[in-house]
Amino acid sequence: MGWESRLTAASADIDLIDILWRQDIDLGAGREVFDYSHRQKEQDVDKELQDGREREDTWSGEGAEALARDLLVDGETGESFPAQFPADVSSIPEAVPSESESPALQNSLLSPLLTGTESPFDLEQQWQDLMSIMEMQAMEVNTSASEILYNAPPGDPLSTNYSLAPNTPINQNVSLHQASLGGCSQDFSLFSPEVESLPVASSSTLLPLVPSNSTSLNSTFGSTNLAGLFFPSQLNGTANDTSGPELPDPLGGLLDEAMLDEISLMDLAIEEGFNPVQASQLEEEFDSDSGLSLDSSHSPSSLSSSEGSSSSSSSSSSSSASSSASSSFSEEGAVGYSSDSETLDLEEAEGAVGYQPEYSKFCRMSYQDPSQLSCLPYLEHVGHNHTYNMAPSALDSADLPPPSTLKKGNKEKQADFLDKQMSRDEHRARAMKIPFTNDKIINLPVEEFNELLSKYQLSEAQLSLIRDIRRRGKNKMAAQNCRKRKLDTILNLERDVEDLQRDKARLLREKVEFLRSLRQMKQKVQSLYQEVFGRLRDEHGRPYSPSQYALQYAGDGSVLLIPRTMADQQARRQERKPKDRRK
DNA sequence: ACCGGGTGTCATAGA
DNA sequence: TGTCTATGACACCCG
Repeated sequence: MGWESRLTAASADIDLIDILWRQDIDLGAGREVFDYSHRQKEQDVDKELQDGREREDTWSGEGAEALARDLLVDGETGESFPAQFPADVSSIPEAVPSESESPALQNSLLSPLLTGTESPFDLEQQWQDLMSIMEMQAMEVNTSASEILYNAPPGDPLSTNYSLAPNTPINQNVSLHQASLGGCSQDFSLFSPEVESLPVASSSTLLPLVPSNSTSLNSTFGSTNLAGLFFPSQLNGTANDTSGPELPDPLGGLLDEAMLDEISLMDLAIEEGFNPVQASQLEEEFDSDSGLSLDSSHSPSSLSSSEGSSSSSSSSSSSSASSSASSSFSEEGAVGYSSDSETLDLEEAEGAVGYQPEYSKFCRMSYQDPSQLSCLPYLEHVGHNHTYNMAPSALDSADLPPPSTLKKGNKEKQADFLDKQMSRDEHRARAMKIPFTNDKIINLPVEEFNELLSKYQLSEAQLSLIRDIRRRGKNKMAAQNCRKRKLDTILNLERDVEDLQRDKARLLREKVEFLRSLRQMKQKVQSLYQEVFGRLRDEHGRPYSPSQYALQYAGDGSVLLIPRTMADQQARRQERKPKDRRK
């Protein structure tokens, strides 16, 4: 519904309007342009003018003056954009513990090792905790080893926590405190000299399975290198007997699959640009590991759920050559935009989104300055001609000046040119003999505007036109700003998507790193477990059967030898807890 | 002839 | 209440 058919016919200056209308007919404008209240006649007028009125198509731009004015007005063209690249991975090293751990983790709390749902980070921390606990307990042994060995206090958690084994073959509460280290003490200097020096006869007493101190630990293994610590060169024969391949892995819970149940390497395939083959290879690498099994069953679901939003719709094929990665990044709802160099770079760098804004979206021109359009070759077509109401005569005279016009003087040519540059409202204002510029009409503050109006004796039609010009002019700029904002919003959202995708890819990379270190740690823990277990001896000097006993890690960091049935029960209990929490 | 994008304009809501 | 601004909707133009 245009303004042409909207207005009622009630105006005072009929004559003036008619005159101006006739003038404007030459310009292609209907009567309504002169009086808002007369626009209802537009339909009739249109019928009358149908034959003669043509759309002018040569308004290649607004008035030069207006252009210059607009150029000054718009200060937003140089807007800033959010940073293209998110914080580098190196910027968050604290959150990414590697194998060479930060010292801050060394003294973190110890939690039971046999918990089922630790995050990789927790596991790493637990390992550090284990080491620190060993050192702490070693110091404790140095001072009160004899007390612990011979006079376990009634409240000792180590002796009470696991006193529920009445049927144990060994005679009392089975813990490592009660286990004899027997003949393994010579070459197993992990433990304190005091412990080593204990006679075998004391095997029935509590025996903390802890190193004497960090010094001895370090001296034993030569360095603090964890790899060296957890890959002892060789176990003695006895130890090998009991820690053979058939030894059950009580640390299975340590690396419980639940710990990894949210890990899907297919995420990587999607986010990192890994192709599916690479992803499956990596997944196999983890799955084939001795205990670290990625729950591959989660991969499909992960694909269909969490990743589906960002990868399922790859119909909008990216122009990038980054193959599956880029196509996986293609976002629905962001299709249909042609390639642009700016996004292309991003895309190549990160396998980024397929959403490529059209060139026009990168047009940072001032919406108040259409002249800038002509400065940008690729925006030439934007400079539309919207002089719908210009009369064909005006058009003709502008576009194809008759021979007589060519003979006009420069002044006339200039006048024609300026005439062409004038907007519709400017033509109307001129026709109505408005005594000030449209620029003033539109941009003056209200007070000054009213002041200006009061200075002149203006007819009702003139005042109406002036108000319309002001309203249209302001709304025109508002519409331009609105469209600009809309494009900016789209661009910002697009960049946000790219940033989030980069973040996601980075987090997945870190996840893989965690998995790698987790696997290594599990191997180390397993080796250590087997070594320790293999060196344990009962009161008769015989190794414990791995099918009947297992090492249990207490909450306070101590290590206990308990019957396997009890260990299994506890393991089940540990598994249940997280599930209950989820409910 | 049709389509997509740009632009001007109007109506309207909200500040 | 009047003014200004933002925005959806529409019409028109252009390529």
